[in-house]
Amino acid sequence: MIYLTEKIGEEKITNQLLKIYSLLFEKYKDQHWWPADTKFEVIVGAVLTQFISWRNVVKAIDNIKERNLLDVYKMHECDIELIKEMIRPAGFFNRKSVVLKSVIAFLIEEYDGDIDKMFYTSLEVLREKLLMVKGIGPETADSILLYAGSKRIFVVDAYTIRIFTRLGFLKGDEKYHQVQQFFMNNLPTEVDLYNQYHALIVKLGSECCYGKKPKCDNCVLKDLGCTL
DNA sequence: GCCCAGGGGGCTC
DNA sequence: GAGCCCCATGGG
Repeated sequence: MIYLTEKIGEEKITNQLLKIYSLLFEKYKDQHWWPADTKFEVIVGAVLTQFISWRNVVKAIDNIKERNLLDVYKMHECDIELIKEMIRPAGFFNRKSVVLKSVIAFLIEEYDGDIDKMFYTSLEVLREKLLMVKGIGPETADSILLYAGSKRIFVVDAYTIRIFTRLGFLKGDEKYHQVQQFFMNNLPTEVDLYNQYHALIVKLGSECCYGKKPKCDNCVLKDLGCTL
């Protein structure tokens, strides 16, 4: 499952990935992810950002903060209709309100609402548990694990696949897990690197490789021969 | 109006 | 297991 890109040359995949990382970091700098004040906020944001621009998520989270409800137990007690109202800007509010309630119930039932306690659980076990919550898929689970729990897991999203397919590393039809393994097998196992790399990919994706028709006139990856 | 956004689940065949 | 469809708001 190695697709050595001809565009970059014959360097080892690891070096290629690190080179891309360097170019991205050089241009976009530290992204300071996840943009949140607390681990609970990371979890809420990870659910709300599903298939929605972060801009909309900020509005939803601000609504929750304004009412001083961004707290495990307060949200647990909160009427679901109020939750729907607050998260409305983030779209799919009927579903996401249920997902939030489910995650919070999971937190309380399994870990007494203590998020730090949750992260004492091993990565593999906790990942499986999170995936059992309806509405939590691989990307959401991994975002929570990496960005709230500082677990060593690489987050894959649509931009990751789109960009690295266009760069020639992927065919584009790989499963989430395969893409994740590609990065984890070829990158140093470092939480900070995983954190920053995904954030930079999202930055590049939302700024440059936007949509099906890329607009990459000033794309940093052109230095690599990328013809996105 | 159109396309797209830091996905996920359920259904069909 | 690969296709579809649905979810729903907001910015460009």
